[in-house]
Amino acid sequence: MRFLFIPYRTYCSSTAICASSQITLFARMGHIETARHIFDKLIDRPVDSWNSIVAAYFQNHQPSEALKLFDKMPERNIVSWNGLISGYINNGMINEAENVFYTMPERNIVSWTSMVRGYVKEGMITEAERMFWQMPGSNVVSWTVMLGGLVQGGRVEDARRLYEMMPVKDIVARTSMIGGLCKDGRLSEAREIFDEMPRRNVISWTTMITGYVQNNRVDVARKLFEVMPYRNEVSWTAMLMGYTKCGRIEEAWELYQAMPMKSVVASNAMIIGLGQIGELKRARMMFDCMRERDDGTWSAMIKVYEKKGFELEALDLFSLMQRQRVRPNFPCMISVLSVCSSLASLDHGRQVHAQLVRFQFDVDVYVSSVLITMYIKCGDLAKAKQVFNRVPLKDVVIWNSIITGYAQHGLAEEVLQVFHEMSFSGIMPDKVTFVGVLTACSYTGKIKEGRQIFESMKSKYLVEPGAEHYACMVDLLGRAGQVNEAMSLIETMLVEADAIVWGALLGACRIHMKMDLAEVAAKKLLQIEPKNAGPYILLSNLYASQGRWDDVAELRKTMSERAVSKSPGCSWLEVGKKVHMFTGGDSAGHPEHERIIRMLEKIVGLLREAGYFPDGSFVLHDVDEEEKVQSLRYHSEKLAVAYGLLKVPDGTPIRVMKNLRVCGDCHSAIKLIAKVTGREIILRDANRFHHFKDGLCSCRDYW
DNA sequence: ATAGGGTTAG
Repeated sequence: MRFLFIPYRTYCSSTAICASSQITLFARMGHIETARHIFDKLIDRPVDSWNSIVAAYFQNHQPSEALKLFDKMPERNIVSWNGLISGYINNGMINEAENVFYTMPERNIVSWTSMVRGYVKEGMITEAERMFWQMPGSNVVSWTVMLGGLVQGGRVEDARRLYEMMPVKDIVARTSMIGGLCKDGRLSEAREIFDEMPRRNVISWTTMITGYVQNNRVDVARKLFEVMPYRNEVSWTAMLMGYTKCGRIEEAWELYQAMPMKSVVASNAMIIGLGQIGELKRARMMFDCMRERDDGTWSAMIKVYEKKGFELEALDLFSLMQRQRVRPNFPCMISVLSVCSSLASLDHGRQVHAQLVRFQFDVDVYVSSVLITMYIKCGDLAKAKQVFNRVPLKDVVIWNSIITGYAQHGLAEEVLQVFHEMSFSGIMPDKVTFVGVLTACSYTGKIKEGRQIFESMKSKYLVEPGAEHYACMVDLLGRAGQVNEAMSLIETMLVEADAIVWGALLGACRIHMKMDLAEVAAKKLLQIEPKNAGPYILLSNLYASQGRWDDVAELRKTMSERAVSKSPGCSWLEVGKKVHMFTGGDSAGHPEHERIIRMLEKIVGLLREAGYFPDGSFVLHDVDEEEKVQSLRYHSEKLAVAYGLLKVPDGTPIRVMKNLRVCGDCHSAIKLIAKVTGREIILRDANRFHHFKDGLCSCRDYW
């Protein structure tokens, strides 16, 4: 700030050169006002100072202000015009740059090279090539820009050819080529260029190190890191990320401790690395200790919470972010949306959606598919369809999002209709599409359609059916009572049957009381997934129902030997942007515990009048014994529904989520609750959605 | 005063 006190009025034209560099300096620090102040105070304004101030505004991403000043310039040289081009390019305005290029009075090599660079930056490599070959002259820089473009466009072979043609190859060109070859896995070729380089700098060393890291040769990278003559922030960070990338977090941590200057990028990578190995506390500690954070820091921490299933923490951090007025970036939005999906937090989801629209992220295909999934998981199908309809160019992922979504809700007619629309629009369905379509068929008992589609997969769409498709078919046949046919289908499978296939068979046996096949399926499941409690409990209940108590005892013994434990059931719902969670069959932890219990008792009374009695006889469902003994009205889903009845305004559906499959008693109770209260209740369990209305459920009592 | 290479986040 001392610069402010320099008496500007004393500048003569020779010191005005000094003024230009000061303008540039302040602009680079982000002090555009100071830069402008210096400029305004100048008595004599040579063309250089005009060029500086225009560049300063471009650098601060104020192109319109820059243009205003450009228009006021008393005289312009070629540098002014080139500055305008590069200013536009750095602000992503390639069309404006193009316009200037074709209308400027004269062009030199810098103008041409800038244009090539501009096209490369926008990913328009063909345009860049056209421009490059039209250029009247060329030098190392222009060759190198073109080389970089080809590398960036993934055309490494073409880059290599261009590289060989180059009359002069300087350090930058060689480094660029090394990076390209490494990206393509051609390590030895890259290393050859590296070894032959007449001179090397930090960047060439770092590029080579990153190359080894990308190709999973961290230890070689480390050797290079040890012998390089000089290291900077970036080289330390690159090495550190080499370790985090392959999960060697403790080594990364050691390196981080040894870093002379800890960059934000390195800290962010460290947060992600710690998150990967489940060290959430340490990750958060890093986050809290950082003096300086960028948007990547926030998205890294939120992503860690999201990936590790700490949804509430993720949302907390997101709201902290907004309180501190940090603009959420793209990856951050995606993470928060996934959190909203798994929590089914419609209120938060809507908020993120609004921001996506505000920052114009919502036209992206990737974002749209995550958004669709989010609305589907929240049970808001209409909104999901709305987002779907707004996507201008629908790819297979977008179609799959909506198909899978409808399928999870058991809306077979809609699924089949969308499937036909998809085929009509010329998009080829893939594996995921067929899982969705077949699931829908099985949920609604459309045996004929399901069979037809399964057949057409191979013959018409050239998609080889995988285990997941067989699982759908087994489910489809099993539900219809054709359990033996389902078993024969499994026997004809070319791929190996996985847990999902056997699980589907077991589910069918449970409903249709097919003891012999149930035992086969359950035993297969125990082999594939020895830690999964579901099949043990099912099998044990099956034995019990036949009075085979020795087998029950034997099974319980293996269970405790293998340390199998059932994950505790929990349900949650969102009220007023807050997620309320109910676990362990008790609401004691909840501040409104008393009211919830009173509500439940009132409901149970009403249900009794309607002819309902708690039913503990769901032996064939995977409900644990202990859980059965407990008073059934305390199951977490009932608590959540009761809370919903208290808090969710009339006319709005009550949306409850559960981490396990819904229990049979709760299912029939909730059906009746929906009837006697006249409310619509949407329950998402581990498998699918249940829409309760007027005493009926959309799953038709089969789940 | 205008053009080029290396590190993070779905």
